[in-house]
Order: sequence, then C-alpha cells, then structure tokens
Amino acid sequence: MADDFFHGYALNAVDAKSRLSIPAEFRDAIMARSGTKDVFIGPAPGIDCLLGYDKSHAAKLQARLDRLDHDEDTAEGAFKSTFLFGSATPLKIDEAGRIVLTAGLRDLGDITSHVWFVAGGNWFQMWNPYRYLEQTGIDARMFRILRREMEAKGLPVTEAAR
Amino acid sequence: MADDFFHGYALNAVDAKSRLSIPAEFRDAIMARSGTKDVFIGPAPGIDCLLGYDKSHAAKLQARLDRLDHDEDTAEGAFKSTFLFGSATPLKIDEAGRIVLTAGLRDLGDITSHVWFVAGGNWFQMWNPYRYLEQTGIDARMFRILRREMEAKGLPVTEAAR
DNA sequence: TTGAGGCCCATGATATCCCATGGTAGATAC
DNA sequence: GTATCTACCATGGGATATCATGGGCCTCAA
Repeated sequence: MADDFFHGYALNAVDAKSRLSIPAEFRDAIMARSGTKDVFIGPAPGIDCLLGYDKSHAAKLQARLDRLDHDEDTAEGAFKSTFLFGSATPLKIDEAGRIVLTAGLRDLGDITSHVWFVAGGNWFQMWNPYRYLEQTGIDARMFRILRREMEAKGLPVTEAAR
Repeated sequence: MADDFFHGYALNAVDAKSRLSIPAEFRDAIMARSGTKDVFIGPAPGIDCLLGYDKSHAAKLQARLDRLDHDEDTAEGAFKSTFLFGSATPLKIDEAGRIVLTAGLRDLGDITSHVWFVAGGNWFQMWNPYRYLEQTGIDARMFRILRREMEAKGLPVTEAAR
C-alpha cells in the first residue's frame, strides 16, 4: 500500500440501488494518485469488462483526444470522442466508499450482482465474475483466487474453466 | 464530475412548448467551463445532429474560423461561415434547467419528441434518437445504451441496427 | 380576442445523504 | 498460543434533496 499503484483484487456486491463499494485499497490509491475522491469508469477497448482509473489517468486519455480535436468535425473523429466521453463516467466516491453505477455502465460491463475488481497498476478492471471465468489467457492462479472468493460469498461457480 | 468536460448521455423529452431539459451534469459542466448559464446550439458539420457547447468552446470555433478567413471571398468559405454562425443560437438555461428550442433548430436537427444527448468532452451532440440509430461508425455499445434508454421511456424501437 | 412566449409552481420518480449493522482482520493482553 | 478488543470495512434501510416534466397564469403583440 501507499505506493501509488493499484494492487490486488476484490469481489464486491452491487445492491438494489446499484451501489458498489470500491475496495479500500483502491480508494487509497485514487486519493494518493489524484488527490480526489473521483473515479472514472468507462469501456475497456477490446476487453469485455469496465476500466476504472483516477483523474490523472483520465487526463492522459483526454490529452490523446485533444490531439484528435482537429478531426472533430469529421464524423469519425466526433464518434470517437462521443464514445470515450459519452460512455465513460466520472463518479464520486461517497463517505462510505461507494459509487453508484449508472444503467449504462452496468450494461457496458455486463454487471449484475457482483463485481470482480482486478488491479492493473495505473488502472483496474471491473468484471462480471462469470465473464472473467470465461476468459482465456488469464493465469490459472487468478481463476483459483476468484473461485475461492465466489464460494466465500455464496456465488454458485458453474464449473467453469478449470 | 467536476473535471470540466462533458461526460455521459441522456434521453430527454421535448414538450408541447418546445421546452427541453439540459441534463443536470451538462449544466454543471457549462457553469464550470464558462461561468455562465448560456448554451450555444448549432449545426454539426458533416453530421446529422445538433452540436451544443458553452461560451469557451464557441471562442475556439471562432478562432478556428478566423484561420480560414482567407476563404471568405470564396462562395464556399462564406457559406460555411454563415452556416456555422448564422444557424448557431445562444440560448439561456432557465431556473428549471430548460431551454426553449427555436423552430429553426428543431428543423436543423430534425428534432421531434425526444433528444438524445451524447457528450464529447468539449461539446455534446443532440440527436433525434432514431437518426442516431441509423448512423454507421458508432460503437455498438452506444447503440445498446440508447436502445435501453428508449425502452425505459416507452419509445418504440423499430428493430434498428443490432 | 387569440395565440405565443415567459415565469412560477406542482409532482412523481430517482438519486443522494446519513446512520445502523454484522463481519473480519489485526492488535493487544493473558 | 489463544482469547478478547478494536478499528475498519462492506452492506442495508430510511429520510431527504434534486431532477425532468407538466400545467396554469400573466403579459404582450397582432
């Protein structure tokens, strides 16, 4: 902890109001990295999950878009912008450490009752745990860890990938 | 929130008096970016929707047009300028967070009963939702989000692009 | 007088805030 | 080493504020 990177994992529940606890370690990292309690959640290009990051990483994405700004009056450039800004959402972490997922984010990430958080250094992924178990190319140890977490929370593990 | 960009999306209704709520998050962004409650709405060059922006972005458009000034004595350049500025309209957001669309803007954007707002960072688009569904070059995930919004508001979705 | 636009208020739905609770891990004492 | 304490964390529920939207009235112009 306290080294300004996202580390670790967690399996947290989404309640009836779409509220979701951000893992405490991730919250600490967000504060340390950005000085804010804001978290950005958006699509993960080419991967079937959501991507979470703090303001400092968002600024990098935005800078990349500003370089495309001269294209903004082409339809293609505009749609790129609307996808990034339209589907990514800045959310504020409340006093209890939770965010409220929008319906659009739940749809984007195929989020149902639980979210599987996996750290990636400068960002973290948010998965529907069952989608994660369907992925190939993931270290078998991560599968075992997730399956243990799922069992601990009473989530049926439908005998997925070994 | 609170990062001075337009983020997210919304599907809002136009009432019998042509009144339209600007999404609360967009209003906040307009205030944060420009310090005013004015919103500029005009044509989106090359795209079949309206473009909304605040005063600070209007200044950028003006500067970009100034750079094209040497074209002003060609018919093409002059028409482009008059189109961009002649048909763009500054509107004031009222206490309830609404604007009143002019007949010209409704015509320009083919706006009927609902407006689909999509953020693009420094600006946002305003679509007739059915026109949006007809566009190509939009990420399929945005289609899904809009279609869910339309269903939630009881708008018939005429089995458009998957 | 009639119609359009501006202003104010009403309302239902939704999101936001605040406090409560049980569980867990780490610390402390024995 | 084991039992107890304590602090924090994830989660739930109820109260409250905000939002999108509809409707009425007043004014001004034709």
